[in-house]
Order: sequence, then structure tokens, then C-alpha cells
Amino acid sequence: MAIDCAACPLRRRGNFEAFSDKEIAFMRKFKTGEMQVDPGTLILSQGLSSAHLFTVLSGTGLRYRTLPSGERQVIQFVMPGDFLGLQAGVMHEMGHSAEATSDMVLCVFNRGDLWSLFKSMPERGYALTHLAAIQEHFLGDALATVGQRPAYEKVGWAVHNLYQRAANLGLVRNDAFDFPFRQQDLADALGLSLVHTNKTLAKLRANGVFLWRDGRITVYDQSALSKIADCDAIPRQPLPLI
Amino acid sequence: MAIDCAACPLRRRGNFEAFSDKEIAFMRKFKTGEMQVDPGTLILSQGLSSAHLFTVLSGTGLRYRTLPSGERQVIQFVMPGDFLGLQAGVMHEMGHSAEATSDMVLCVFNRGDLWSLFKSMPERGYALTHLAAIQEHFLGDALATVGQRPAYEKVGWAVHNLYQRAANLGLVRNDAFDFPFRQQDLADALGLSLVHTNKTLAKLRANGVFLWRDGRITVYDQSALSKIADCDAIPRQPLPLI
DNA sequence: CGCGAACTTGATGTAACTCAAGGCGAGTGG
DNA sequence: CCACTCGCCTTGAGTTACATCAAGTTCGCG
Repeated sequence: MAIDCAACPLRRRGNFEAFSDKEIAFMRKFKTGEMQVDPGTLILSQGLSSAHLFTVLSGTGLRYRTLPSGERQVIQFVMPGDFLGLQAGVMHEMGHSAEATSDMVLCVFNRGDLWSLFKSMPERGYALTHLAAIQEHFLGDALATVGQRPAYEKVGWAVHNLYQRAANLGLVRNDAFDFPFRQQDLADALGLSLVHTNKTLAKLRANGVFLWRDGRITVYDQSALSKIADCDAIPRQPLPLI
Repeated sequence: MAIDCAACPLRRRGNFEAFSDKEIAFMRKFKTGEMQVDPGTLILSQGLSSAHLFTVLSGTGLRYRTLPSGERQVIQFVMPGDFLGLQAGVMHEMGHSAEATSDMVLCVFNRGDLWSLFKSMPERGYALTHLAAIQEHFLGDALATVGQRPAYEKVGWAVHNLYQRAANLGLVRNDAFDFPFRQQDLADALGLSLVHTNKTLAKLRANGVFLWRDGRITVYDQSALSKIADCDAIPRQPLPLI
């Protein structure tokens, strides 16, 4: 029933690092199952630990942090290949929650096996660290955007980023990709109000940059978009995968 | 001349994880030297790789990301125990720069030896990942603060955080610790203008919460501060160290 | 058909920005 | 020793990007 790691659909469709035979054999043991969830399902919960760690096989989700005052900051739009639960794995508790926004399939690992990953398969431990470094890189970029840029550029940056990631995963067809989120989610990711986000999206639409409708984003003018996003191009190196 | 890892001053003064004898032996080999730098020295440069990785032994610094448009986002106020250069270690380039703001002493490691850390001493590889996870946790918190909170709380959060970190390192005496930064640095960390940061600091001072003068912060009212910062208490677990 | 969730749009308010000017201490040079 | 500059902090005045408030539309669903 469960997908065999050797035939992992991610490595076939996306731009990921290759696995050695030894690594595949290890991952088969390391993987303890698969999980299928519906939209809205809470996968990890801020403040709690978790017995399981996950790699997203398909579907989309959100990571977000809730402040005691009730505000919500979306940390990341989760896509296939993302690893969820590192904080629960090595620390006492998660600093954010994760939930599905579409049907989602996740590879499941045991938190308790994490040490074996370093101990008996250092290549995999290194890959995990690599993933964490990429995450740090992305968060730094997000922080700079949220902290320093005006709304129009924020939204442009977000869509640009999402488009690049989707493209890397082979999820873009005719300059369009699925994006099953609400405007509120984007607003919470960028530190903008819902209303202002809406008006900014309208502006970008009017300018013919892109269109977000019915859970799908279509980019009409890539060069305009990357000019608005104004960020250093992401090197298209293969991503590590757990 | 150089400090022996067995007598590392960090592990003695701060709240860090203990090292086994094997780990100490390994770190002695892993450490290739020490570096002494003056205030203003650039340690790592955004967009470039680096042959060296560092652990801060003493002194303070800044990590910051510069946007193509010239804006600067301060990512972190660097304190002793912080590890610098993970991104250069596992990725092609740094996503941010790092510079000293005081005299600083750094432990120096070779980028090329990083793999040996995973290969021959998985405990250390795990510690590195742990460190990365903590960093991710902190960045998520910073993102939430910059994205969702008003200026008064932002500044309160920042000082609260800095105080906690300094306390963990044994750097607090009489509720005060050194903080050799400019208001502009704090402004760039929080996504505020210099002027507004200044006025917000004046308000906190007037309210008797804390005082920042001559490169030193004195906290007068801890409970008021943590109420303003309004964040989940950081568990005081020992920090990993590289 | 009524209801709720999400999106849209206009009107009004305000937190934070920019501009502008002055103070203060440290360093420099005549 | 004073005059000057320079970096940083401070404060007031005016502006604006974004927030909040308040409707209204559309659409799917029980």
C-alpha cells in the first residue's frame, strides 16, 4: 500500500538530490508509515511535542505561529518535499503549528529514530542539517521582506517565491499552479491586513502581473513579477530530502 | 595561546550542554584556530561562501540581510555561543552578512571539515542540527513579532529576548548587560524607522521599564517587560555548542 | 431558501514614516 | 585650547501607507 522509497514520487518529479542504494535501504526502515489527511487537519501543534516527524509527499499546508494575543503569523506555505517537525524532533516543543489546506499525504517517521539517522547514516543527518539551513535562509528572506518592504512588493515577493518553488517541483503548467489558500493566509504571512492584501492583489491583477482565482495562481508577466519581488535569484540546486 | 576546548570558557560561564571526553578530543582537532576582530569587522558576507565557520567565544555582533534596494534587515544580535556560517557550510552561499560590533573572539573551523563532523562524531552533527532548529525557532518568533505586533511590543519583545539570552550566558549583573549597538540596528531588526524606534524607547524609559544608555541595558521592571513582550517563556534548557 | 465563508470595495482613522533641526560627546587639526 | 566635523541620539511637524470599520456580492451547502 505505502509507497516504496525507491520509487518515491518526489524524487522523480522534483529537483531533489539522488539517494544512494544504502540511503534508500535506510529510509525504508526509517519510514514508519504514511498519513492521509483532509484539508483543515492539524498536523503539528505549537507548544507540544510530537511522536512523529513528516515529509510532505503531496498536497499543501501552512505553518503558523500564534501569539498569546491571538494574532497569527504564517511562517511558511508548505509544499511537497517539506519536512515538518524538526523542532519537535530535537527540542522539547514546536514553535509553530502545521495544518493541511488540501488533501495531503505525508511520510511518517518516528521521533525516537532521529538519533539513528545521525548515528548510522550520517549522509542523512547531513541532509537534515542542509534542509534546516535552507529553512533558515528562507526565514531570513521572509523576515527582510516583512520588515522592510511595502505591501506591493511583499505580495510580489511571496508569489514569486511560491512560483519558483512550485516550478522546482514540476507543479507549474502553463505558468499556473494550485494555491489552495485564503487571502487571509497570505495576509498573515506578510503582516498585512486582509483588506489591504485584497487591494494589493487587485492592483497586481490590474497591472497584468498575475491572477489568483479559484485556488490557482497564473503568472502573466514573469519579468514584471521578478522585478517587483526584487530578490536574488534562487540557485536551482537540487534540494535535500528526508 | 589558543584556548583549549576542554577549558572552553563558554561551557563554564553559560548554560551549555556538557561534552564527553570523546567530543572534546574531536573538537580540539576540529577547531583550527582563533580569530580576534575589532568592532566593524565583516566576518561573513552575504552572497559569498566562506572557507571558515565560527563559534563566538566573546563579544557581540550582527547578522543582517541587505536587500537589492539597499534596505537592511537585522536577523539577529549575535552573542557568545552563536554559531556563524552554517549556510556557507552546507549551501553555496550565505543569505546574510555577519559583522562584529565589539571586540570579538571567534573559534575558527574549516568548512571542509564539516562533513567529518557528521561522519565521525554524530553527536556533534546532531548538536549542529539542534542549533539550527533553535535558530529556526527564534526566527519564527522574530517573524511573528515583526509581522504582527505594534512598535511598543516589538521593542519590548526584543529587549526581553536579549535579556534572557544574556542571563543564560551569565552576562547579567544587577539587571544590566552590555549591548553595544546603535538604535538604528534595533530599528532594522524590528522593521521600524529610526525615529519611531527612538520615540518608543523614550516611552519605555518613561514608563520605568528599562534604560538603554552608553551601550548598556538596565532592566528596571522585569514583570512589566515580560508582560509587554508577551511571549511564551523560553525553557532554560542547556544550549548545544559547536 | 437561508446561512456562512470568502472576496470586494469605499470611507474614515491612526500608527508609523519622512523631513527637518538641534544637542551632545568624541576625535581632529589649526 | 578652541573650532570644526562627524556619528549618534532626540524632538517636533506634517504626511502617508496601511489599518479598521462597514457594507455588499458571490457562491457553495444543508
